[in-house]
Amino acid sequence: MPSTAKNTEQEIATRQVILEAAYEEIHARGFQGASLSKILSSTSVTKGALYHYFPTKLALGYAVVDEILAEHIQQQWVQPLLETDDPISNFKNIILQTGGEITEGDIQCGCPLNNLAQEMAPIDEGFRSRVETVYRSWRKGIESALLKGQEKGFVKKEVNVKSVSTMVVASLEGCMGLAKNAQSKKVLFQCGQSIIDYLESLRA
Amino acid sequence: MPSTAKNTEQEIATRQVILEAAYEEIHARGFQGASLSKILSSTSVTKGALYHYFPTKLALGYAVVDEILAEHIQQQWVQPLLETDDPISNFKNIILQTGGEITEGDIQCGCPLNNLAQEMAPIDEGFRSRVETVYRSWRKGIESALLKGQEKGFVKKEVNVKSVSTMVVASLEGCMGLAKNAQSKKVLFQCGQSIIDYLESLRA
DNA sequence: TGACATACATACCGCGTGGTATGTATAACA
DNA sequence: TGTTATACATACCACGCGGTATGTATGTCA
Repeated sequence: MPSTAKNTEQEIATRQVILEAAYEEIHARGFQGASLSKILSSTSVTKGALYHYFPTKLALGYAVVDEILAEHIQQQWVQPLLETDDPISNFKNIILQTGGEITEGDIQCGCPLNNLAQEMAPIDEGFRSRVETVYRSWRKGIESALLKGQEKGFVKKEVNVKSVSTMVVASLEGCMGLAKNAQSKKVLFQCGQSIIDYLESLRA
Repeated sequence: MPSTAKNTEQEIATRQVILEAAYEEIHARGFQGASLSKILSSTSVTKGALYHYFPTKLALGYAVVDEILAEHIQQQWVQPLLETDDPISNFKNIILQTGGEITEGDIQCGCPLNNLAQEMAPIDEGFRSRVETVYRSWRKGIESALLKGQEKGFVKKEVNVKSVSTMVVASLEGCMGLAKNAQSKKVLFQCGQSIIDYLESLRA
């Protein structure tokens, strides 16, 4: 990671090209299965450039988590939640919209965060802790939205917001995982509807 | 897979030793990350024996799914469910008992079925379809237990048993997955309790 | 204008991998 | 008792991998 005072746009762009290509290979093949040569041949970047920006394959993988996945979860699942006072309707909309935009390819590859968690958590502590940071912020986001919902009278007071936020993330990842193996949008929607029903049961 | 009329106990045992060692390596490292040499060096079996019973690494992986994982899910999660007419109490007991017996090591490695699903489903159709068979029988088992529960008056009539059984499996896998990355029994129990609460809400 | 650091590009290397070729001990059967 | 198939054991191989050493073009600054 070289960082002079002046990073030109070109340099930043090159780094970003590598990062995104790496993200896609890792998403499709897993981190261990991802090949640096394939990442490079999917772009016009050479090995010299890659190792100029990232000292090892592991560092590249870490950067994918820190810079791409964290951002993705934040934009897709956390920020929209904070926009209104009714988290349940809000969450329902996010689920339905995400489900509407999803492609067969997305389903086949599954949630990139969950993929890395399942593959790397037992093997590499660096991955595990980084993924954990993302998960924690995701759960925290849901938790504070639910809390605000309670204060504003949209969510039952007796709901344990911490347990529920953990359960919601778990269910979402579980649904994606099942649908991925079934290669079935139907399973995904069926499962997503159950999550929505569960959330509705928490409404005040 | 040689199969003469008379398979001696020794031969079956050798095959089983290989299978179980492979199961553990795959459980810890994933299929792609699993090394045949490491599998062998964890036993007293040689490469000749391995390739005598399994033509390729892939065939060995398939056998792990077909013979070990399928059996494991069936014994741990399906058979106990059919023993009484009250599936909700039953399921609660299974979750609590499984949670009680689980070790830190188990949590770190996660659910072997989910691991293989997430890693291999997009890459290899043979794995995907075999894992899918196991998942289907798991869901079917829960589904028929819930159905019986409805007939005997233990479960609300309006419950969609198909959706619920899918949701339950998804939640279980999701919980295990979160707890695995958090390396936390607490997360597992907290999440398991939420599943129990959800199931209790379906009681007639 | 020269010196130097940066940003790549190319060629190469050692290693572990899945897989194979070949050898051998043993048990069954003619 | 000789033959043959089975059940391993050992030695080896080609390949793709992550990583490195070296070369070069370019922009910056004294």
